[in-house]
Amino acid sequence: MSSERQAVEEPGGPAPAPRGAAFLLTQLGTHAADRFATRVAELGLTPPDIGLLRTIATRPGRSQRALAADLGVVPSRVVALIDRLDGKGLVERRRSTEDRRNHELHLSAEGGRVLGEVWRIAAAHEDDILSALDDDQRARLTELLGLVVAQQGLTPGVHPGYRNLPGGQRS
Amino acid sequence: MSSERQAVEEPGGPAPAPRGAAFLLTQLGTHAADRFATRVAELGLTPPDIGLLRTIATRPGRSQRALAADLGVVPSRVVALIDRLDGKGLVERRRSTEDRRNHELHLSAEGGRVLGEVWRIAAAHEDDILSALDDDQRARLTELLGLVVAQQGLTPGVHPGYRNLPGGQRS
DNA sequence: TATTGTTATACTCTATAACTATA
DNA sequence: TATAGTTATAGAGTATAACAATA
Repeated sequence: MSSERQAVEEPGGPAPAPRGAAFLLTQLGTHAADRFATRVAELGLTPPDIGLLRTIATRPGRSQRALAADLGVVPSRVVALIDRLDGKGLVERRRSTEDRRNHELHLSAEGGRVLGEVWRIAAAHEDDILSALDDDQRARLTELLGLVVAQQGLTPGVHPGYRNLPGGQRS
Repeated sequence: MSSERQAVEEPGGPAPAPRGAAFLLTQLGTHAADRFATRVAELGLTPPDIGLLRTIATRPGRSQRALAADLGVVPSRVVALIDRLDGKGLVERRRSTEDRRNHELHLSAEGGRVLGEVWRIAAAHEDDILSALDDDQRARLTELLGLVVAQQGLTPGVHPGYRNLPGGQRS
């Protein structure tokens, strides 16, 4: 806030680092998301896919509209996402007998198996990202992040990757 | 890692939260990035704009190629970014007299003023994101994040928003 | 008439490849 | 021939609007 510029006149390399925790959070969060995306790509899945699989596994039988509402996403997007997962044989659309407009969403057996793989990958990912910290430090970090998450009013388990901005703009 | 499914059969709301620090980092990092983007949007700027302004301010007179290399971005993208900032009168392209192929990039006076605004906004942003924590907690969080950033080999001051993935895919 | 899922369309961000001017 | 900047083009992701089937 005080010293302006700090003009580091070195020939190479990028600008001097902002040292605030907010910037570190952005930098690290993006990095962690990228690493996770790379890992699940080995399963042929994207991070949005994971969110869908996880949500469907938790409460099977819900409609696409309900799913869209949960994730804060437009229904037409759920169509495309489910199309992919359906094509891969991971989820099933079952026409509701009560209200034939609805599709009840379920994980297939293969979908359940793949989701198990995802959990394994997530654990390895966690260990990779936090490998600089010992157990005590990890616990403290988790606690501090939990406080921030709660105060910022973020929905537990749904990260803001599902938002309603056009063009997929991210920072 | 151990308990599968955990089937919480509640009628509403999204899936149960993964509680790992890596997920919290992703969730929080995305959130922080979004908030920051919203704030700088009031200046008519995007987060990539900020990175460019910051880098140019730090080492004025460099070429677009050098800037692209610093940010890990393709040169054609720098063209579009600079076009916008040039059109707003925030940066200037000056044909180099030594090698007339080069454009030396400089901040205009207005650009410097706007960058000052950005710093003010960044400070407010920092305070907003961390408002759940007292000074001691903030210091500890910053320290822990710094350890993780260093171990993960991230370039200080350049967040991975500048990468080389097609389609702008993010998690 | 209202709602579910769907299709058609458009827009943003970003990369790759081809091109121009300069060296 | 090689390099700096540029333009043209393409693709992914996502939203909005129009539409068909069902209620």
